[in-house]
Amino acid sequence: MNYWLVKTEPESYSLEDLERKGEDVWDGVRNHQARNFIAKMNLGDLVFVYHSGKHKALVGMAKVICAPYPDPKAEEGEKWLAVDLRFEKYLPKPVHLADIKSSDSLQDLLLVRQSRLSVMSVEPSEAEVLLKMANS
DNA sequence: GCCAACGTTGGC
DNA sequence: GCCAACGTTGGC
Repeated sequence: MNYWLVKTEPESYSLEDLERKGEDVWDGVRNHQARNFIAKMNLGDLVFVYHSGKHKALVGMAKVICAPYPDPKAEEGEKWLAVDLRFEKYLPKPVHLADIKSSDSLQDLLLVRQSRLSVMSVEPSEAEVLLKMANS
């Protein structure tokens, strides 16, 4: 099982929206690096959901519920990918970007290293730290 | 509002 | 193939 992290601007699509729908397609990713991460997603993988913009915090978890497939919104001939995610839960406590940045064990997290990336992998050790922060 | 980090486009 | 110009994302 792998961990991932997806970003969303809560004003346009929030974790609450995903909760309301139960499950939804995660599409519209138009970055090659992010696309390559989507390609590696597997059924049952867990996904941290991050609210960018004013919030700047991890707020919950979702689960990958299908294999990656061609983004239905992609232009003809463009090979972008989408997956379906199911709402899992809200984190007991949001994990704020500032706290992530000040944690020694999270300096390699792609969220910190590559601020513009919208879909990324999370190492198991990093996931463990994040979940610990969310529960403490 | 500014800026850093990227990505893309187009001229050469 | 290089690079300047420009656009976008997202933190500060």
